[in-house]
Amino acid sequence: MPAGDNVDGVRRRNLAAILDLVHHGRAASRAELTALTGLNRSTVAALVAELAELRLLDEGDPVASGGVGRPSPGVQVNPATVTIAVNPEVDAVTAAAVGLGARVVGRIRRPLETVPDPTTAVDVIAELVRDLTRRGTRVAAVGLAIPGLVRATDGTVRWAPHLGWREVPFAAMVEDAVGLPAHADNDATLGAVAEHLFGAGRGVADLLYLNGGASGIGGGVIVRGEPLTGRGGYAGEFGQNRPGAGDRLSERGTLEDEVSRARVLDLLGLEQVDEPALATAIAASDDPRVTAELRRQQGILAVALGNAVNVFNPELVVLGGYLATHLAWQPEGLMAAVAEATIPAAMEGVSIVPAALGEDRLLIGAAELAFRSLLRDPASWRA
Amino acid sequence: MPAGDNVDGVRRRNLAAILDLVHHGRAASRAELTALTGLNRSTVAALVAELAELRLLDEGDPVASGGVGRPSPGVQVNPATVTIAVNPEVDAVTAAAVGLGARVVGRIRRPLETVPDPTTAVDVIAELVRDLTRRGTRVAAVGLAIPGLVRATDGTVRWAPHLGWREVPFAAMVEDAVGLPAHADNDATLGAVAEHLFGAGRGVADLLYLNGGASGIGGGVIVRGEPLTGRGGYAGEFGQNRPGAGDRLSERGTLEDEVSRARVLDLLGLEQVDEPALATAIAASDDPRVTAELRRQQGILAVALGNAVNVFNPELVVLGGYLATHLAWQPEGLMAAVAEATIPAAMEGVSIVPAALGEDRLLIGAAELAFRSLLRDPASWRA
DNA sequence: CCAATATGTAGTCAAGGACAACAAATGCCG
DNA sequence: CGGCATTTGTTGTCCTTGACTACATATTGG
Repeated sequence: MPAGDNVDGVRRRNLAAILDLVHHGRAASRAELTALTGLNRSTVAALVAELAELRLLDEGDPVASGGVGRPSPGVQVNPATVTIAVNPEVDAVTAAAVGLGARVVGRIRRPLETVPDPTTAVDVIAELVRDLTRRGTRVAAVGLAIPGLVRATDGTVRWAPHLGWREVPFAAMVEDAVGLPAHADNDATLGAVAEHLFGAGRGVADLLYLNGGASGIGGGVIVRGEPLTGRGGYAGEFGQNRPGAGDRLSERGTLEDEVSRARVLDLLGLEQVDEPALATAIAASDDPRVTAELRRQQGILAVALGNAVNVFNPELVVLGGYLATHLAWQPEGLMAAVAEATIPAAMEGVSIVPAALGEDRLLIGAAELAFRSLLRDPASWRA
Repeated sequence: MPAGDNVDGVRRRNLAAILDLVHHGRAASRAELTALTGLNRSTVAALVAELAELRLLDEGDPVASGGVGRPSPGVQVNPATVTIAVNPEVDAVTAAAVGLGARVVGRIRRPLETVPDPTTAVDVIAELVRDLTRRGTRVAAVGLAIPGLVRATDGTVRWAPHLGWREVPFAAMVEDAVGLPAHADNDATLGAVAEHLFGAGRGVADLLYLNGGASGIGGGVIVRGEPLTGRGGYAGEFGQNRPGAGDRLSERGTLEDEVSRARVLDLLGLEQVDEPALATAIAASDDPRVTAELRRQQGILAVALGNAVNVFNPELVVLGGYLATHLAWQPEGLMAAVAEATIPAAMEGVSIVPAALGEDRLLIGAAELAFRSLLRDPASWRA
């Protein structure tokens, strides 16, 4: 909180910068780190040595750079330090150990008979954390991707409609149960973080991410390379927005009511299919009602995205889940419809792309959340 | 651009932090600076001395703190360093010399016969800059608040509909004409910055600002204490958004088409009145058509604000110009309508308030833009 | 095999803030 | 009114950090 800075801060930031570069796959040798940081060779050597001592990085054999000159030692993340990432849902709890560099090393999906209450979820998570904690690895923290609104300050789940949770101090409960620091955030926000760092949005500082799931539409925004949280951490709730759409609106008129996967499934006579199957079914269908519904949804989605592009002027829009399926149906059509709903300057150079990360997306985002304090101040975590 | 940090950076940031605290009115003595920065007394003394030598701050007589102990010297901004802030409009060019601490010392409004083309505007600005440059003051830069879309990187006016400008390298033109660095940005964005730093949004890190002017509705967003720019600098264009509004929409359906000052003026039989007069006329009117139109507009504005609150989860919404008049008409009514259009968590603790700065708002914002590089690195500007 | 190039390594240096000690100025209280 | 506690300014010293220099080392290319 103090506005002043001191020399210790320089060290902390430089350690963090180097760890970050390796973690995010932007550097793989000391020489690359020297170039990217602008620091002196000798300084980089000392910093990498300190991070190696902290068991966060490993120095390995020289990597072939291709040019002349003495080869530089390779620098990799140390797999011994991990987080446990968890995604509780209505029908299952998924968890994994995730190392630096988004390495998902273990992955367990524990199906549930009934929608879990918070206590049950904590019990399952505690068990999964035990199963995932291997000898020789150090767990930095637990990250929780929650399908609902999460208060940023303390990880309280304010309202998770599909789980039926309200005002649950979930992060604190998990912390007590597993004896590790636990951090929680909204699943779509973490999805945006994951796509930004390791997926379709690598290197993009300003992007929008919208995901269509069974539970409606969630969103996350990256602003200047950081997730947009807002005051309480509830930012990015595009699903509840009401885009203007002429007379095509139903009674409620929110985006997730209108752009609804269930409506398309109904028309196709399907139930419980995954996205690839839905995409195939859409492509195979010649039912004009399906096309009409998709076109109707496209118009509404385009206005919602147009509104968002006008306001954020992002570089990239990433669509996941059902919305990625929608995009795949008519990529140019959606692009054109969004362009029509935006001011031209804000739309310049904007791409709309499907999410690149698959099932691990939320776990990678949750891991990033759990790694956050470590990444910001590697030296603070001497253990 | 390099990710690394060195000891020089510490000095630069500490100088910037101290200048910022005094500039933004958060500290007025060395002792306060010591407390707020967390730096050592001796360090603060040295930093303030350096800023005084750079003619950015002045050390004055001790200010009464009220408590025991040796009094601490007062620290004020040095009025010798100013920027020239300019706001070209369709019917006039307004300019002022603005010192640190948002001190508007001179203010000239030069009325125009016709809408100025870029060259004419530059000539007028060059003349105003000469008139405002007093002996003994140093002009750091020129800041331009433009009613239109401005590219952040180079200050090119991409499209200013009311001025009729398109693709005008305006900042560069002004730079050439006056021989000073010139920076340009969208007027509403700069209004948001001004309200954030010196107006209704002091101390608020996340806020939305929307302004209703003759030229439609402009907006700006502050995220984590910094203006949201997006990729090109075009963020904040709420006026072109299409909020969902049931069957109440006209053909185009953008916010600024629907929430239109002109419609209310028509119904009231007025032309060319300022906001206080309009507010009085609204309060005095008992025409049911006026009330109906205001209510219609309130509904649409509420959905637009609701959409924005869902996405940004701000701490504060600041309304200026015609939108402030609208707010004053029925503050609770608008608040309730917005609350209905948002998810409850995102709306928690959100206030909707009128803008606090008057006619100087854009000049203060433009001055902040012009001061920006100086505030970031005070020592770099040795002249 | 040698030159050119790039990088690692070790030692020295400069800059910046922390800290300690002392001086100075104020309020408080008897 | 005088002494004391409190707060802050001032000065000098110290520690940490990265920069820089010189030299060693490893690779490419002729």
